[in-house]
Amino acid sequence: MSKEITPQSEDFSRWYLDTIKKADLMSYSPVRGCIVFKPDSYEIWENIQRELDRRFKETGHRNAYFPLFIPESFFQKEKEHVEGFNPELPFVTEAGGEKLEERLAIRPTSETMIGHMYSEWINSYRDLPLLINQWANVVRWEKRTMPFLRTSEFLWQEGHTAHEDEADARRETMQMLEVYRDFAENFLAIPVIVGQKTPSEKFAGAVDTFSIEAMMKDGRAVQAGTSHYLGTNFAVAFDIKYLDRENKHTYAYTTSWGVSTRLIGALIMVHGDDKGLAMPPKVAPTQVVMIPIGPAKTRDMVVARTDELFAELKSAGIRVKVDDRIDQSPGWKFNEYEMRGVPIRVELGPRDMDNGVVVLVSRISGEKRIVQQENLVAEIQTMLEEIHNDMFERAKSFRDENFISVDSLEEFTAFLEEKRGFALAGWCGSDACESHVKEVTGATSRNIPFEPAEKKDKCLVCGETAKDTVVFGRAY
RNA sequence: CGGGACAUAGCUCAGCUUGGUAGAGCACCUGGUUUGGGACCAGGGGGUCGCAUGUUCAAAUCGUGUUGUCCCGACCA
Repeated sequence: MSKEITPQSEDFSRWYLDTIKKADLMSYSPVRGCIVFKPDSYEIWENIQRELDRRFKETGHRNAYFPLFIPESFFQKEKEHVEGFNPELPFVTEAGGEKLEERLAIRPTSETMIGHMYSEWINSYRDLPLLINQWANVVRWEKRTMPFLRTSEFLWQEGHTAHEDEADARRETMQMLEVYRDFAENFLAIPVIVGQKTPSEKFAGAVDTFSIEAMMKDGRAVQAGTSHYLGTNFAVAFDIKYLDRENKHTYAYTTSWGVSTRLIGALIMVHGDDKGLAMPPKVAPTQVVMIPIGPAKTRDMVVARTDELFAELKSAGIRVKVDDRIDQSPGWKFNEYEMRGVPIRVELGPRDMDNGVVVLVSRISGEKRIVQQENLVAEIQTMLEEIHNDMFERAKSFRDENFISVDSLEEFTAFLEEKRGFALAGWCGSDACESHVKEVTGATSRNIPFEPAEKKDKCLVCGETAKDTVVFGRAY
């Protein structure tokens, strides 16, 4: 265990802050709620970007970039949207020492700007579907911020598509939700609950919002990705019309979907432990760290062999580093890279040289494996795969252990007093019952899962017939 | 945005009550010895005490304001 990180069981919040500090992921900046993404966290983001971008392009999307500044009047055009975002909109009111004629919002999301542009670009059904994604920064003036999970400025991608009809737009909404699910589980090793948001939790301006929800190690929820079916709400507001196959003016159906740098926070809170960070192999900036060990007499020989093996791993496409500094002891390095979450450590010392082997150590399980040097690349590839699966299974077991099915609010309250986690419960569909749950437990509806472990038939608050089976949990 | 706490070296913190020229440990630099779970010896560098303002002969220390961070709450795509 690290000497410098507060144990999770003692104070999870401090554990999180200690961990990101010790792993050198970020710095606070002079501006409230805004952090610097230092190279190690930015590289995580780059890995996320690269993988998602590939998946977006595979599904037919292209990237574009829209302006950071959005005329204030754009926000007035969609009623729910303006109400949802007004409290957290920052504005530019003057430039060059002169007051602007119209205030410019700094984008919190780009539905309005993109809606405006789409109305110009879309004229015919032949222009549809229009499938565009944007990688950008956005700003939301949050009251309460937390590094990565909620910052005033953050990085994200927002997909914006327009379609001929409802069916096609809904197909797109579901397709991208599935892209996110697959990405979260198979790339980030984060198990997620896929479902639909309740009306009170949906995106401001959406007809339907869908999400993937993940459980952190303190039992709280993080919305890891969202996909919105916007119907014709933004098309009507921004006049996105096209001539259809019958030569009639028709409103387009639009969607939007996004994930953000809060995924980095989720990665930390889902996989980290008392030693610090634990990075799933596919997203880890460094997958393997090699540490040559030994006294000066044999050192040159050990380092030379380490460098050879390093070259082999590198050319096999593995993200590997050698730490051959002599001013730090091996033990210090072991702790350091565990704190930074590197999935595999490779030790090579004089004894290993004699035997033609290396020692592999898994960050997540601590398991040591002694393997032949000539098999190193294959062994590492296997082990990375195993670590990914192990991390996913651990996260899934944890979630399932902290996921209860309840029939009443009392049961839920009792559960939350003992543990922290999610509850599956029936819900009658009324806002009153939903907000009552929040008042009593602090938990909000996360989503209505597509595949609940069971169907609940009575509302946990009023006892009436349940309309939906809902996942409740305290959220970040 | 409300309630509470904090802000002194890269990090963790002492010093403040009772004003008098800035401290420790770790980290960093130099030299040497070390290296299979946070090595050791010797020497060295580094801080307008968050910022502003007031009181005072004198402010890290007392007052006021401000900014930021943390915890609790409200709000939250």
